Amino acid sequence: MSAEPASLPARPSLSERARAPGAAPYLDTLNPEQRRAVETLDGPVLVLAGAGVGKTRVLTTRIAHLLATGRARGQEILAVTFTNKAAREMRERIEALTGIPDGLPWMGTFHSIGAKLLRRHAELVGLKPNFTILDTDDQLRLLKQLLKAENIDEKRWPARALAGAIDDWKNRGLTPADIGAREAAVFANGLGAKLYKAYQERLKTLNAVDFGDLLLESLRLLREQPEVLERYQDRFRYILVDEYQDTNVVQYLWLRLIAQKRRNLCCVGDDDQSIYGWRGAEVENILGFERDFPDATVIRLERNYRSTGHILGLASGLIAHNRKRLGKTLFTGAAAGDKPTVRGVQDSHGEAREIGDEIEAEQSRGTSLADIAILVRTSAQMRAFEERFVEIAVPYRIVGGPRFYERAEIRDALAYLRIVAQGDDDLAFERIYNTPRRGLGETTLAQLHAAGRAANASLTQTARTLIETDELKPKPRQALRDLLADFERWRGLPGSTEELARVVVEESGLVAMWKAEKTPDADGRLDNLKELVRAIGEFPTLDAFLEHVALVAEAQSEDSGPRVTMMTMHAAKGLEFDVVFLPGWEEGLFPNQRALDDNGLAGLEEERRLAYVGITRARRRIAIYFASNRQVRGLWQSSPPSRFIDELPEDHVEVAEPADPPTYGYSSRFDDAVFSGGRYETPGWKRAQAQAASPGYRRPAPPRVIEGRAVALATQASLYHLGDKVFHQKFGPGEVAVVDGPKLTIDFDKAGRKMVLDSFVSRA
DNA sequence: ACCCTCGCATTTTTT
DNA sequence: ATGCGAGGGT
Repeated sequence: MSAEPASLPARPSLSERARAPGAAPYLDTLNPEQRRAVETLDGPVLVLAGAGVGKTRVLTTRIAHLLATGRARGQEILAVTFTNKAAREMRERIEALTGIPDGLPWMGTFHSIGAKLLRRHAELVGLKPNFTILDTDDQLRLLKQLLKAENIDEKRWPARALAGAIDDWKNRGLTPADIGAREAAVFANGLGAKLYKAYQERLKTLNAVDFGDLLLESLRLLREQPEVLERYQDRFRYILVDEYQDTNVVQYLWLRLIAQKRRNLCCVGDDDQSIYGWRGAEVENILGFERDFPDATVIRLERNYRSTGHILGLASGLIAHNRKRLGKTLFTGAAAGDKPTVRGVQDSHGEAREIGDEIEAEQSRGTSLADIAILVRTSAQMRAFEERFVEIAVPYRIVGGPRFYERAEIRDALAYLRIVAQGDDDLAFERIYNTPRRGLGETTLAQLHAAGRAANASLTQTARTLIETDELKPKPRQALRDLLADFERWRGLPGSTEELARVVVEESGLVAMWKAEKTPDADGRLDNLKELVRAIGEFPTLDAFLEHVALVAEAQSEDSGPRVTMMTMHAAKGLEFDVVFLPGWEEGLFPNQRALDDNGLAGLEEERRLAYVGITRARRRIAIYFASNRQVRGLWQSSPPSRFIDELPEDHVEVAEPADPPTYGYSSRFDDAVFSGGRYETPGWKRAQAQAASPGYRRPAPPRVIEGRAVALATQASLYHLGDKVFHQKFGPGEVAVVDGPKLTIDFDKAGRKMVLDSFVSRA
């Protein structure tokens, strides 16, 4: 989702203006293609929207137009996105356009709309309306139980693999009955189908669904209940789909079914940005749109408003190497700008040093850190940058790490809340019945399971009965009794959701547990619990909050000054930055060897699209790096530059002066495999050699004064003094040894002497 | 029941 | 390098 300004007048309201003959001023600011995409309302429409062409603007204006012209009311429009972020952004922009809050009840992610359908018609698919939505963790725990029950060696057939297979089947619209012998064979010598079936049955008894079910079960609902299907076919006069290239088979079938009757389906997407094939997305859906809808209107948006000419040229030249594409050529009226650079470096540390220096240079030129991003292929690459940035005190943030609601401490607290909301949530019970430690172990749980199965009752129900008997030893019996009493008490608690959450995290012992913990991250975890309590206060009921958590799972965003953004290229889709650094362009890493091994040419093309996504994130500057040596899994590896570097169009790149010249020839397991494979002759290789041979570099003068800000900070009295005891998230406790404005040199108890920025530490 | 040590795998990730 | 899970010892 790009961030073109929504330059739209606030009043009079849209509908008022539309009522005046010929008045639709919101159309005037669109270019001709955008306008066509907005105004072609009837029948199937495919909008091929390249990077930075104003896609979100087209979608939101189209919806506003539908409303303004009276073609549809808000509740008659179905608008689906992939991420909550995209849905939120669209909702906000439409509200700004129309002035109507909450006007689009059916705008949301595929999953949230699936959940809404299922809750409405739960009984028709064998669920109760208050079903639980399981996350990956619960799912794995459940599968492990099933594997154990079948006596399957979890070493050989890990639960993760089964989860993957089931997810894959669900993405492809296959129910257990659809799994033939060949498919079933992918797991545990053909037991796959049987396990899938058992899993689905378990889910039903738990009154639970997983993410895949939100789609697959709602598809089943529509298929098996003609009246329900017809109702929604009639209701949704207009359907819009964002990121169509990312749809999988179920989503495709689901859309086709709902859209079949009125046929007013508008899909927006970009085949060149399809980077989620590995999780079930079918580029075929977008490639075959015209085959599926022969009367479709296809509109190409190719005018780019984001990047300079050279950046677009670079991206276009690279993506042209893909064979399977619909074909689109982005152009811009903007200046050519600076040529993107390619630079070879010695290793990942050199790379981090270079980029760190470049960031400081950008900063001294007035670029805000918030406008700078480092986009990597794999998360592991981020570590080197983190270390360097901590050293040189460049503030950074990592997008997409472990998400807030997936952190262990949060999931524990949530499990308690889930049991309060729904006493029969066995998976939640299993998670926390001995967290914090209360002397309940495997033995007790096994007893509960056995008795529960016999009585066909949930674990808490069973526990309630069992503590009245003498089956259990006195200690676990009392522990269990106390736990159940807690559940009861919390359930009866008057007051706000926030108050409830506060009591639960306190009385469950979770807070005490982390307070007692001595690890450096314990403090952060306590903060997270506080944040959870705060977050829950924004919801009227516990149920509403839990639904939000299951479906939205968004991280908290607290702003604390501009920071460099670090993330994977996958996570960067839809974002834009002035300056983008693209490190790690080496064979094996990018294109990733695994993608190549698993998916051959298709895998290579997807990697190339990923490169395209990475490049097109930049507004004015791109810098690509490749390192000749990199530590991969504890081992040093030497790889040649990425083939993508050789594919870059010469006119739009500049080979940067070697700062930390790459040297090859490290012995590595790739020596024979790759280096004798003929790649010595490629231009990229020669480039690398040329750099290696060129005279040593002058290190860019260390960027000193950072325009006013650093000066101001430096003269300001520091928050810390010599000898202060401080605490750092990463390094733990330490003592201040040198104070230099905001930069502190600290002797850490564990990590030794490091220079860090004062905003990264707190008083110990 | 809890703690410790050894072995093994390790792309990308949303919902 | 690193972290998670299984298995053995206390």
